[in-house]
Amino acid sequence: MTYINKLAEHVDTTVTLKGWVYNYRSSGSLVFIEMRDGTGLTQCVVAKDDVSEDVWEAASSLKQESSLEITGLVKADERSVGGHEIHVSDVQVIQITEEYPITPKEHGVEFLMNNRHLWLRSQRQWAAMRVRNEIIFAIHTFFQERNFVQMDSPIFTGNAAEGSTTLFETEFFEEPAYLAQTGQLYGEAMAMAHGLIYTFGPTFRAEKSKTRRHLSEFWMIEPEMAFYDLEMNMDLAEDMIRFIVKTVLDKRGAELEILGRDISKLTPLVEKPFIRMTYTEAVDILTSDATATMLDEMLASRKEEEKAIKQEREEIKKEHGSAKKWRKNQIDARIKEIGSRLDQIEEDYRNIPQWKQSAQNFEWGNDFGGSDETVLMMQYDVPIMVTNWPAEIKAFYMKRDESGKHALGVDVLAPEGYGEIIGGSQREDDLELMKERIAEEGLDKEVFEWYLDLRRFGTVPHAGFGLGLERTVAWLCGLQHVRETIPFPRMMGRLKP
RNA sequence: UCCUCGGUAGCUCAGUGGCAGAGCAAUCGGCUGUUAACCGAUCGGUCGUUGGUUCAAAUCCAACCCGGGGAGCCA
Repeated sequence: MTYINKLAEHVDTTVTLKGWVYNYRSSGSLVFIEMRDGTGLTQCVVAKDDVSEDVWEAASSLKQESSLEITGLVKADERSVGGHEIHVSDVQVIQITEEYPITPKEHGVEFLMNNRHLWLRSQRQWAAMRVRNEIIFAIHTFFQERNFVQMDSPIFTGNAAEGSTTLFETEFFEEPAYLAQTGQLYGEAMAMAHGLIYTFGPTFRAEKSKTRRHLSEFWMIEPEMAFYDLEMNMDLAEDMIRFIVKTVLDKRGAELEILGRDISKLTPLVEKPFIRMTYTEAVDILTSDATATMLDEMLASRKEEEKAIKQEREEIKKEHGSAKKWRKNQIDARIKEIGSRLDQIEEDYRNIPQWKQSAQNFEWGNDFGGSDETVLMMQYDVPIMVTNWPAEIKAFYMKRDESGKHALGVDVLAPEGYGEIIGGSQREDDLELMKERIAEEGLDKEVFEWYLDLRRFGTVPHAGFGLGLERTVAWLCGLQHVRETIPFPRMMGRLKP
């Protein structure tokens, strides 16, 4: 048995492949089987004259996603997907499928999500999962090579650390329990035992968010480092992202191509340093005239684009009546494309003025909204790291600077509008300040006694951050929505399959 | 919770007050180089649900249900 991704090693020899029919075309006495085996796609050609009657019968009976074994001669062939073609001598059918719901044509989001268990077989989904796997492996490699110890934080937690509205409540032997939305506090305890640690696990948030950036269940990587300050924390985060991007570019070029990812958007990250700015500097940029001008220009260019594609649509509609079938298909596809782009432009018309208003009127001390982040990000081609946030809007565990006004936190925003992929900070390491902070926030002191012990017994400066895996995958793959970055997404209104 | 768009054949959609439509899928037939193959035929409907307006409702009105996108919140 041979795998499709190893065909190059078997040119001009006979191999047996096991897999599924991805697509199927036939003409009189030729059958073309596009076959997938999990490692890739290849085209198998069955010629009526070259095979027995039984084999021809079997080949003719195939349908999309039928499972089979194929034996044939491997030939290099430009015409075939993947560059190799199998000249078939034998076909063993394992199962002829019933009507497969996902056709090679277009489908809607709801239908595809209802069939997620099958959708995973499709090319783009396959490619995205391969990239996800590469990113996971790269993250482990990055930390393991730096002597970090991977440790696991609990998923059941007994207390609501960051406000219970975003927690899923469950039952733990007749006691209320919550699904963890972060492992950070436990990470700090583990870092005091091992120095450098990272967690890699699922987290749960009950936020009623229905956006392209949110999942109810997502995977987070949370390194925590003893004797690290904010600066070292940022250096580590930057090195890690660069390592991930470089690894994906090196090893998953083929998958990025299937996904239609514009690689030129990723290559700058390998060389260029990330942008670092304080919150105050970010606010200055948001409220600047340059930002206002940029948004005005953006609006103007949308208007021009709208005019141009509307005109194109009129022209090809006229052509439609007299066009040949293949051209009609092409025109229909283009009209659909234009339609959805026009919807997007329509949305931009509503959004851009709001973005401008939000940016121009931004007041120091507020947290950035989604649009403010977008406006900030669109000005750079590398991630930006925003530090020194107003203490009031950041979590109680973050250390403050000498003035006491700023929290030593950092948010890393990915380019191209992919948003916050990392949130991190230097942690408060002083027992008394931490007690004050807990009291200020009105948190239950009892619950945090063990956490305060970390400050009682050998406290040291330390820092860490959390990376959202799915947002990172979405960004590197250029996907519109995080639901395509995890095999079985869990989100509001989606618990099946 | 709020704003916004949508729900018509298995799928993607057109139809906006007067006989329920197309492409794909499925079924049958044709074709020796197909690439979302192509050509011919057949099959396929509780127009999201309930109520209202009307001679007549997929189409207009109301409420509800479900989904997409966004706000808030966040990774």
